[in-house]
Amino acid sequence: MTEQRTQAAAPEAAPDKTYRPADVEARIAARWEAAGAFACGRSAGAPYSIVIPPPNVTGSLHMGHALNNTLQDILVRYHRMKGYDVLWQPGTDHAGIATQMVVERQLAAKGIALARPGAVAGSNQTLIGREDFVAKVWEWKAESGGTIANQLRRLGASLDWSRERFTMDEGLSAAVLKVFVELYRKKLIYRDKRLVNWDPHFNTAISDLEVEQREVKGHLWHFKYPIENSGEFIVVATTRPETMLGDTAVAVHPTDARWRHLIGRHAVLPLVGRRIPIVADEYSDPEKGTGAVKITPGHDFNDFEVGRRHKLPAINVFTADAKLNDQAPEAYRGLDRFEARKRIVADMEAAGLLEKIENHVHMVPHGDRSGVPIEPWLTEQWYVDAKTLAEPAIASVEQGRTVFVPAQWEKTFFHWMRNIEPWCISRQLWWGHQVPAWYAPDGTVFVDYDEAGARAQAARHFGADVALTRDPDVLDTWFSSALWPFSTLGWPDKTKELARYYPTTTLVTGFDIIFFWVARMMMMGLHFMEEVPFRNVYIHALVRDAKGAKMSKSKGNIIDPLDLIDRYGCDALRFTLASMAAQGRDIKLSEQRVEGGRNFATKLWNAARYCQMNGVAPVPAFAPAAAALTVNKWILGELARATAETSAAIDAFKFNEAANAGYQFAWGTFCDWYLEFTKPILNGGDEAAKAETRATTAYVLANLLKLLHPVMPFITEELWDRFGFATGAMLLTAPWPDLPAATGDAAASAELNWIVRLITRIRSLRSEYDVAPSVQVALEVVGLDAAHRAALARNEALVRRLANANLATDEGALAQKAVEDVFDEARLRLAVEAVDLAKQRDKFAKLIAKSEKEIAALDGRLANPNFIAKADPEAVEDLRERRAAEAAARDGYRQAVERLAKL
RNA sequence: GGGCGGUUAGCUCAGCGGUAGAGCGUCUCGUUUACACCGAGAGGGUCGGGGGUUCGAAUCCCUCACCGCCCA
Repeated sequence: MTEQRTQAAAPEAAPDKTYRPADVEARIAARWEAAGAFACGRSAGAPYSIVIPPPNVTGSLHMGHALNNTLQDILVRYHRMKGYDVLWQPGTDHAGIATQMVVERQLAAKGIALARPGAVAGSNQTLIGREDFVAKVWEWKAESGGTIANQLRRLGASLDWSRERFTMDEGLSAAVLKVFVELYRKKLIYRDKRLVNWDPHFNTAISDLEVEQREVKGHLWHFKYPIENSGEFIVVATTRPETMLGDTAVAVHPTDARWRHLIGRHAVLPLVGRRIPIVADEYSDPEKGTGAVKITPGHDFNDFEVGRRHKLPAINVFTADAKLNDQAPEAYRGLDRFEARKRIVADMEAAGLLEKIENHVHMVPHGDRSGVPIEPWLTEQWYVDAKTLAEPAIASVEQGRTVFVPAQWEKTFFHWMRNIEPWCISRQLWWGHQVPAWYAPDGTVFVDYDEAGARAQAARHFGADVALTRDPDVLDTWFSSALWPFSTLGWPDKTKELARYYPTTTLVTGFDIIFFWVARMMMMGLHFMEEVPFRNVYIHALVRDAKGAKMSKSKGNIIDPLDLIDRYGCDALRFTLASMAAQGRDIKLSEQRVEGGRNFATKLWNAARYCQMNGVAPVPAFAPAAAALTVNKWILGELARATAETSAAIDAFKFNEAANAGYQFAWGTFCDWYLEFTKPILNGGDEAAKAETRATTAYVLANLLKLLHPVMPFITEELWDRFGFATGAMLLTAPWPDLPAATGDAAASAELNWIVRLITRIRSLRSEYDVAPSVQVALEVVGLDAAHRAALARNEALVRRLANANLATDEGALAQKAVEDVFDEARLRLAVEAVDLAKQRDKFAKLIAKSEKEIAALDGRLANPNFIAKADPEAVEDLRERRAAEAAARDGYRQAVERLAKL
C-alpha cells in the first residue's frame, strides 16, 4: 500500500499501469448520486421503467442479487443513454417471518420474549406485547435495514434512490389496506376453515409455496387394526404413526378383493378405542402396501378430501407447536409429535399390533424458513380467490401483452396459473400488515379501513354498538409485494408517476419467484390497474458455484459478491456475470472468470493510458465521415459494427452477446490492431495524418467507453472524466453512440482485413520455422495481383512493423535460402538460416492432402443435381467460390513442392 | 408419474439449417517504451448414442441414455 502512494506521488504524466477499482468506485458513485443522475423525470423521452424485485429487508447482497441487479442496471443505463426517461424503482420488502425471526432472536439474547397467547415468562425473562415488539422491529429496521441498499450502491446499481420504498411504509400500507378491503367486498378474499400448512416452529400458517418437499429416510409402519366383533385385522401402513390418534376411518379401494368384505364394517382404533368405519374410496391404491389406508382428515390433505367425501369427522390431535392435545388419550397429551411417535410404535408393538417396519424413503414437507416438518392443521385463515384473479393474468400472457423471455417460462407460468389453489394470506405473526377485520363477540366479522368503519358496520348489523376485537393476524409479505409495481408509484393516489411509469417496461427476476411474485403481481396489477404490470419479464439463471452446485450456507460454497468486488473490482464482476448470462442456462461462476473480467478492465485502462500518452484528446468537431486514412475509415466501420451488435444484443436481452461484442471490439480490434496500426503514424512526420488519427482514436475511444458503460460503469466513467470527454455531462447521461450511416467504407474494410490476415500468416510462418521474434526477417511476397500489390504498397510499414519483416514483392534476393507458404494467389518466402527440405515437403504434402479431401467433398456436393436445383443460389455460389479457392491453394502447394524438387 | 432444461475442445460455455467458435487452462516463443492482469504462435472436437426429415443437420423431428430443476 505504501509503495502505491510513493508511485502516485512520483511526477509522472501517465497514470498507474494497473487500474485500481477501489480508488475509483466510491468516488464515482458519490458523483453520480450527488448529481442526482439516477432520478427519473430528467428526460423528455419516452418512459422506461423497471421495479426492482424488492430484496428482503433483513437481506444482504448475494450472488443472485448481484446478477439480477447487474442485468437491470445494464438495461437501465443503456436506455438512459438512449434518451428514455428512466425510472428504476428501489426498495425492500418487510419479510414478515424472516424479520420477526431476526428481531425475536436479538430480543431473546436480552432475555425478552413475546407475550403471545399462552406464553409464560421464564425466570430472568420479560414478556413484551405486540406494540412494543413492533416498535423494536422498527428500531432494528432503522439501524440495519439499509444494509442491502448500500450494497446495491457498491454494485453500481443506478436506482432512483430518492424514491426508495418499503412495503411497510405508510403509502404502501394504505395500498395493502385498500386491496384487502376491496377484494373482500368483491368476495375475492374470504375466511375459511381448512387444512393449512402449519409451521410448528414459527406457529404460523404458511402458503403452499413456502413449503418445500425434502426427501427423508423414514419408515413405513404396518399397524393391525382389529375389526369389530371379529378376530380379523385390517393392516394399514403409515409414515406418521402419531397421527393415528386422529384416524376416523380406514379406506380400501372398491375393487380390492382382499378387503371388499369389510367395507361398511368398523375397526376399533387401537390405543384410542374409537369405532371407525371401513370405507370404499378410490384414493386407496391397491398396488401400494396392503391396499388399506388409515384416514386422518385432521392431519393430511388427501385424507381431508376423503373425509369430505364420506362425511367423516376431522379430529385435531395437535397443539400449535405440534404437541398432542386433549383430543389424544391422556397418556400421550403434551408429548412432542416425535416423542409421541416413538411411544405409539412401542405401545402398538406391546399390544401385538405392529406387523412390520419397513425402511422407506419419502418426501416430507418442510417449512422453507424454519426447516421443520410442516403439520397440516385445521384452522381458520384468510384466503384470496386466486383462481378468479388468475384468469385475466393468463389471458394477458396468451395475448402477448406480457411477454416472457426466454419464452419457455410462460409454460411454467401457465401450468401453475391454470392449477392454482386458494392463496392463504394470513400469518400468525406480529410483524406485517395487520388484517383489517374485526370480530363481534358472536364471531361475526367486519372488514373495513379502520375500526370506526367496522364499528359502524357492526352497529348497523346488530342495531346496537358492540365491542369488537381486531383479527391479530398479519398478511403474507407477498401480498404487499404483489402490489409493488403500482404501490411504489403512489397508488391508491392517482400520482403523475403512476400515470407515466405504469405499466412498467420490463421485470427482471429469477425463475424461483415466478409463482411467489410475478404471477401475483400480474393478478393484482390487472385487477386494480386494469393493465398488466410489465410488458416484458426477463427470467435469468441461477448463479452456481464453479462445480455447478447451488450455493448454500450449509454447503459452505457461497461466493460473496462484495468480496469479489473488493478483490477484482465491481466492473470485473459485472462484466463476468453479464458475459455468462446466456438465456436459459445457469451460471457456473468461477473466480478465474472474474479474474478475466479484471484483466479486461486493466486492458482497457492501459489502452486509454496509451492514448493519453500519445496526445489523444477529444476533438469536438471531428466528423467520422470525413476521415481520409484507410486505417481510420476501417476502425470507424468496425466501431459501427460493434455498436450495432451491442445495441441489438441488449434490445434482445442477450446480455452475454452485449458484453462479448464490447470485449471483442475493445481487445481484439481496437487494442490488438488499430492501436498497433496507428503507431507508425503517430510516430511519423505527417502532421495531418497524425491529427486525423488522434482525433479518430479519441472518437473511437469515447464511443467504446459508451458501449461498455452499461456493463462496466465505473472504469468507463473514470476514463471519460480523465479524457475530458465530460465537457457536457457525465458518461451515464451521455447519448448512446449514434454513428452516421456512412461510417466505415467497404474498400477500407476489405483492405485492412486483408492486411490483418497477411500479418497473421507471416507470424505463423515465422513461428513455424522458429524465427525468433526479435529477428527482423527478410520476406518476399511474390505473385500478388495488381490490387493486392497496391494494397500492400500502401500498408507496407504496418506489415513491416507488426510482422517484423523487411518486405520485397519480387522474387530474387533470397534465392534458395527461403521457406515458403501459400497466401491466396501469392507466395510468402521467408529467409531462414537453413532450409529444412524434408520439413517443407512434409508440410506441403499434408496441406495438399487436406485440400484434396476438401475439394472432393465440395465436388461431391456440387455434383448433386438436387443441391443445385434446391439450394439457395447464394449457397451454391458460395460453394463454387470455396471450391475455386481451395483448388488454387492446392495448386499453390503443388507448385511449391515442384520447386522444392528442383533444389 | 408429469413438465422443462442440459449433454459441443482438458474446464466453463456461445452457436441452434449452409466452411465447428470464445474465455480459461496446456505447449512453444517473447521483456520491441500502453498493458506480463501482456504480446505472438500452436495443439486440441466423429457437436451424448441411435433413427428420421432435408440437396445439406451441432442446429429440425422421433427415440434411448445420463445429469439438473420444477410439479405431483
